[in-house]
Amino acid sequence: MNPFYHRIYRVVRHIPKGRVATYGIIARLAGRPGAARTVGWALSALPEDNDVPWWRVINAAGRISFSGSDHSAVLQRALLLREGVRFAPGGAVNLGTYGWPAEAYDTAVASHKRAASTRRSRRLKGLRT
DNA sequence: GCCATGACGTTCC
DNA sequence: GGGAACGCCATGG
Repeated sequence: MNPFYHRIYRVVRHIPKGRVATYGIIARLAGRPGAARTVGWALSALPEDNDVPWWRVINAAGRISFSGSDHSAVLQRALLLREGVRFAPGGAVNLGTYGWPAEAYDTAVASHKRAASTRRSRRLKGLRT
């Protein structure tokens, strides 16, 4: 397995219980700023018997990106709720409160960033349709 | 080796 | 606040 993946997993393991981190932050801490997509790849490649708290990794909008109807997304929400992470009415996590490391997040820009992920979902939706 | 794709992000309009 | 374009890195065809 590539060392990048190992670094990513190592960083994810450092996320404390009850906290969440974004793909971008993970990529940055793993030494590859901008490689947020690769983080998603690494997590999707996780074996079943892993000790990586993948559910603590979410996107910059504070939401669970992949297929909201997918069972994995439901599981993720359940695991986070079990750890005390609350979801806002819109279904997003307040990164200013639960983000890790906390100083890396700015609630002001978070609301602006959430719009970014809408394009991909729309594009994917269009291609798959 | 080029092209398309994806659990994403930042910037510009 | 919402939408579109571009960038990023690794993988699979």
